[in-house]
Amino acid sequence: MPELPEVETTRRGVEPLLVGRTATEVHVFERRLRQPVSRGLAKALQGQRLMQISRRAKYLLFGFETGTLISHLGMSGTLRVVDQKLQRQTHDHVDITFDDSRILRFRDPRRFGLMLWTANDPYQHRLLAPLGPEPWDPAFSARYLKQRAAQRTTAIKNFIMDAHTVVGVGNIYASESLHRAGINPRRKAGSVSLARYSQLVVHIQAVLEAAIKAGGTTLRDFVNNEGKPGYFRANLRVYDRAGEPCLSCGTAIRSIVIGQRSTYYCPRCQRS
DNA sequence: CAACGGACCTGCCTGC
DNA sequence: TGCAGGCAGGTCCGTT
Repeated sequence: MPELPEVETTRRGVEPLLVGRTATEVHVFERRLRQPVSRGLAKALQGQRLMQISRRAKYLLFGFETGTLISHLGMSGTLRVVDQKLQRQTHDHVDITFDDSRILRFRDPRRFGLMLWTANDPYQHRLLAPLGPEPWDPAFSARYLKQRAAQRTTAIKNFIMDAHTVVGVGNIYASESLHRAGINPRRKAGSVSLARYSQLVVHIQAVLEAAIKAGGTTLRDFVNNEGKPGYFRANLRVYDRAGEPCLSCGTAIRSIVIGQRSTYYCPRCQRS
């Protein structure tokens, strides 16, 4: 489900409801996520005040007094703040109750998500430490991309979806930003010019910003903290639009597979 | 190293 | 109606 805009939408939704509150109870109903939820999670959280909620890549970091809850939504995860009365449903795996009796509820049918506790600097965690820059980090520049792509033969789409290159660009926004930048998704990363990388940087930032403003993209099951979908789907120019006309030139949008993922592009606007 | 395929899971849709 | 097959917004790991 979630790429950066959906994760950021979730962060902005839960933050005002939870920061400053103290966790009173933790219930883990299903430990088998991408990594098993540690048995000590409840004990670690209980009685602790939530200081801040930040985001790094697609991870949400819940900063408590003595450590951090690192969570990831995987492909199908959602986090919602719900009333105690709202009944638990299938695939609701973790409930964290706060001192106003509201509950932060983690739901994830496919269980590719994560809920990890660390008492150390979360940025040093083995899953976060190797990540590339955020899209708005000044370090994420055309020169950086050009240099990093040198000699690389992988498709540009794979290259920008690699979280070691830049974080937050998933399957939807990879296709969308390449279309906006006029780059063919199959082009070898090492053969993209500096000028085109400049365009790509601009468009990755722009499309992610616009998607955050719209509350993310809902294709199937993404819902925000209030259970509502995101509205960016209406602004997608190529993703999931195979056979439909390109909004720039009218040519039929094409669907191909790159790196085992569906990829959408306009054969005319993205010739090179 | 880089590239690639497979693995992890459930649900939903299509077509026979 | 039932069932098989394919597909889904992510990421890690092993092999070449």
